Order: sequence, then C-alpha cells, then structure tokens
Amino acid sequence: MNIKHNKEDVLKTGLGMFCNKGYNSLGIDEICKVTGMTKGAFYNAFQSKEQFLIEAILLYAKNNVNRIKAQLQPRKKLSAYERLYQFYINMLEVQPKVNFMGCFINNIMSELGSANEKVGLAATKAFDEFIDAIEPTVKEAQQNKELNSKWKARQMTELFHATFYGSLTRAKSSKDHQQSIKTIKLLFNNLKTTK
Amino acid sequence: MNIKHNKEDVLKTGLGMFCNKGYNSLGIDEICKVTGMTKGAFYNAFQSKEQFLIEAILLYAKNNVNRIKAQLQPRKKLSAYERLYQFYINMLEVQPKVNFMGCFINNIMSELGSANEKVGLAATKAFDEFIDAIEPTVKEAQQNKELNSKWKARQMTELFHATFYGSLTRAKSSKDHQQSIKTIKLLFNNLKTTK
DNA sequence: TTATTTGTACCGACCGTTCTGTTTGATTAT
DNA sequence: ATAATCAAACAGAACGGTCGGTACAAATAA
Repeated sequence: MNIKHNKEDVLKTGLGMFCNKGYNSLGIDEICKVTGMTKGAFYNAFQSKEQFLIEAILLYAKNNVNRIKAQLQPRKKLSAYERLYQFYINMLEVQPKVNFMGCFINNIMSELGSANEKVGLAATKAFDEFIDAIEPTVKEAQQNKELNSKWKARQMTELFHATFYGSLTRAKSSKDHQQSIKTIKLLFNNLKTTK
Repeated sequence: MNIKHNKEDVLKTGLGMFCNKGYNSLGIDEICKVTGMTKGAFYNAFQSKEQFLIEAILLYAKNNVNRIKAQLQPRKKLSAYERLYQFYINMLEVQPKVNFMGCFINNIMSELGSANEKVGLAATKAFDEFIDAIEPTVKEAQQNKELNSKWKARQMTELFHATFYGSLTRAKSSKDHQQSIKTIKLLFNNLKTTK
C-alpha cells in the first residue's frame, strides 16, 4: 500500500468534490490535482472512476450512518420527537454554509440512479441504511405518543426522508432553505399526536 | 426560420433526451443526430447548449402546467382531494413505463441547480409554476373539508410536491415505485380530515 | 443582389483510460 | 551483511474519443 496516499484520504477528498460538482462534471485530472496524486497512482488504487464513486458512496454511507446515530442518540432533556425534529432542521439550516450541495446520495440517485445500475444499487443501499438508522427513533417517538402511531415506523421514516430530500433539492436550486424548513416543520406538525 | 426543424420540435426531442440522460451526459452531436439537424443549424437556432436547456425547461414547464391544470380540473364525481390524489399516484405509477426518468425539473435542480445560476433560476421558476397550478385544488379540498385546513394551502402544496419529488428520486434509483406510492399515500392519509 | 440558413471540417480542451518505464521496499539468496 | 530478485506503487506522457463551439463556403431565400 502507498505511503503518501492512503485510499481513505483520497476517497474523502474525492467525496467532497463529488458532493459539490456531481459525477459527470468532475474529472479525474481534477481529483488528482487536488489530492496531489498522479494518474498512475490513481489507477493503481482504483479500477475506474465508476468504482471510485461507488467506494465514495460506501464511505459517505458509513460516515453518515454514524453521524445520524450520534445525533439521534438520547441526550439531555430531548425527547425522541425533538431529536428527530432538530436532526432534520439542522441539516436544512446548514445548507447555506455548504453552498446548497444537498445530500450526496440524493444527488447521485438523481444523476445516475436510473442510468447506472451498480451506482443505483449502491445509492439505494445507502438510503436504506439511513432509514434503518432513523427508524428506531421514530418508533420511540411513537411509543412516547409524540408521533402518530397509526402507521408503521418504517413507513413514517420513509415519508420523513422523502420529504427531506425533495425539499433539499428545491433549496439547492432556489437557494432558499427557509421554504424547505417550513415544509419539514409542516410535516412534523402534522404527524404529531394532538394532545 | 427553418422548415424541416422548427425550434419547438427540436426542443421537444432534446427535452426528451435531457429527461433520460440529464444535462452533462448528453452531447450536442447526439441531439443533432437524433433530430437530423446539423451543427450549423443548431447553433443558428440556439446560442449555446445552456440556452438550449433553458428553453427546454421553459417548454417543459409550459406543457406540464397545462397538463397539471387539465388533470386537476373538476371532472365527473371526483372531489378535489381525489383529483389531487390520483394526480400524484398516477405520476408515480407511470414511472416504470418511462424508465424511471423522474421529473425533469427535479433532475435538473439536482444536477445543476446550485452550480449554474441561470439554470437554477429557470428550474425554480418552473417549480413555482407547478405549485401555482396545484395550489387551487388543495385550497378547494380544504374548503370541502377533505384536507386539513390548519395550514395554508400553499404550504401544503409545497409539502405534497417536495414529498413527491423526494420519493420519485428514490424510485429512480431503487426502481421500486411501490415504495414511493406508499409514501405518498401515507402523506395524503395524514393530511386528510378525520371524519 | 443581398441576407439568411445550412453542411462540414475543424478547433482546442478535456474525457477516462492505458502505456512504458521507474522507483520503492520487502524478501530471498549468497 | 550484502547482493539479487521481484512485485507493488508510482510518475506522467500518450491514446483515442468526445466535448461545446466556430469558420466558412455552399446553398437557399428574400
């Protein structure tokens, strides 16, 4: 294995670039320039650009599942509902600071999901892992009677995340994350149990 | 103006290609080949690929606003709520037949929304026009007391559409529109007034 | 005639990838 | 300990192809 360039570091940098530029408009030359790699080293470490992307998706999924679990973990005085709510609102509030890049998985799904089977599978798997990580907190909020229990926790999680992604994409284009926040707030208000 | 190739026809074809392949992976050569145009004619009619895309967005917006209004128009025995519901379900059900291409506006927002200001503006405008076209039916459903009136019709429309887009993108990648349909159904059930 | 539109060759830039050759560092033989 | 060997890692030029866009002459329309 290389000394100067371990795969994880390069993937991390490449992932950040994919997040900002998408797949097709980011070239390997650019990745090499930023990471200080040469093409020889790149193609020794990765078999293709497509495979590089897939490995970047896996890294993103791993990191974010951890982040999700950390942010949703029970903490001081916050109920399951409140943690969920803050989790989504926070991701929207941070958008102006990250140039409205949105969510990498959603971007990749949109750009390549239907055109490239391997990539589509990897992105779908990442999405499923996010749902897996969020679902327990939704269930907890239902057991708390904070969230409506009329529907399965998994389905409700799917609804939360789909709405989040949709409003995120809108914000990416309009550069108005306030609208997205309103949308998420409306959804939460709606699924809340009436006390 | 050209005889063989009026702009609207070429735009229509190019739009279809953009829907299937996105922006960056569709070349002008390919557009010319499919439409039977030559590059000379193309660049005589359109000033750039970017401008071509923007005109395609305008065409898509126009066509779809009309389609939306037609589909949501009062018809035999269908309440406002039912028309809305069928409108969204139908767009999801049709996805397998259109290779899970999703919604052009959503795809473009995701691919170029934050990177290209002009395109982002055009896509946002198209989105707004969709919301404008749907909102009256949401309001009507509220007045019917089919939909919860606790929130503004416009905000509810934003919620419907964001959820629709998010679940559409998921379907594009997973090729499972049934999940998306469940998500939309859950949302509708939730916003329905309890009788 | 004059103005516009079209066909085609072509431009430089860039694409992902492969190639050849070199360096490296550990392993093995002496 | 030193030398020989070897595979992996690396550098980076070069490849064939495609990109969006242009030049310009031929064709057509006014």
